[in-house]
Amino acid sequence: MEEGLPPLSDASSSWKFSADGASVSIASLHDLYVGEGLDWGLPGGIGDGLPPAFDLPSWVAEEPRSSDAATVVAASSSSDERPGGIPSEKAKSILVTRNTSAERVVLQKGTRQPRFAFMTKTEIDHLEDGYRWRKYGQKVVKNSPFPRSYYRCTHSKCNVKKRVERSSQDPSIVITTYEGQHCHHTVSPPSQQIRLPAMRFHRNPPMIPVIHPGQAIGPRYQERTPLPMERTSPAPTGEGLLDDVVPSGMRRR
DNA sequence: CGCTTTTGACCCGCGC
DNA sequence: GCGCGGGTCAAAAGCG
Repeated sequence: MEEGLPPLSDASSSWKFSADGASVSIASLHDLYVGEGLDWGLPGGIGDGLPPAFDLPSWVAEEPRSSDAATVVAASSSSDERPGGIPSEKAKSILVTRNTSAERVVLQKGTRQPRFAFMTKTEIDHLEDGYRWRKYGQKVVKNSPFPRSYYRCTHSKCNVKKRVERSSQDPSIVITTYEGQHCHHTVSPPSQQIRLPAMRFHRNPPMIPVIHPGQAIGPRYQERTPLPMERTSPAPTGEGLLDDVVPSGMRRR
């Protein structure tokens, strides 16, 4: 952990770093994936498997893993200041969330399904991700003017849940949290899906994030220069969920 | 008609 | 024990 990083015992619920106001970043409460447009994956350790053009910013650090709750944090002396050394061309937007103390406790107790959260800069509250969801609740949460919506996967044998809420700090950002793992495939035809690049699941692949054209991530994601590893229509090779998201050359295990 | 959304009620864990 | 807050339930309404 780098110098100046607030201690984890700090109960603040999230950190936010944004360079150039770009589109998407993700963080996990179990494993972490972070980067603009879901470009980066850090499950196996910092920089593990990252494409050469996306070296991990120096201000991102990983905490020592506890038994079941790995947390990646950003090294900064202030949650509101852009840390020095951000390679802005590479890291157009980084937001790193940290799980709250309460969530950490739950994770350490091992009573929760793996959870996976990401932030999306979009005006659409409920992002299309290729699965069908049924809303089963909505709740006004403390310290936020925006309600939190609760969804369950409609598949009969799938108990994956999803929470969607807008960031109180930046209403343009939607925070989506998945809990559990799908036991089935997406319902959307592959031809209608944009596959998110370099998303590596080394363990407990949480879901297949799927962005449909004109939806979800927003114009910045669609307008930016595609990365070399990005593919919009790879033919599935029958290796399960990973194949829908990660080019085989990006994987190590 | 079947499925989804809405929304108030209820439950439960936690802190005081 | 009590209040608070988050999460879930379930009946009613809406929609295609």
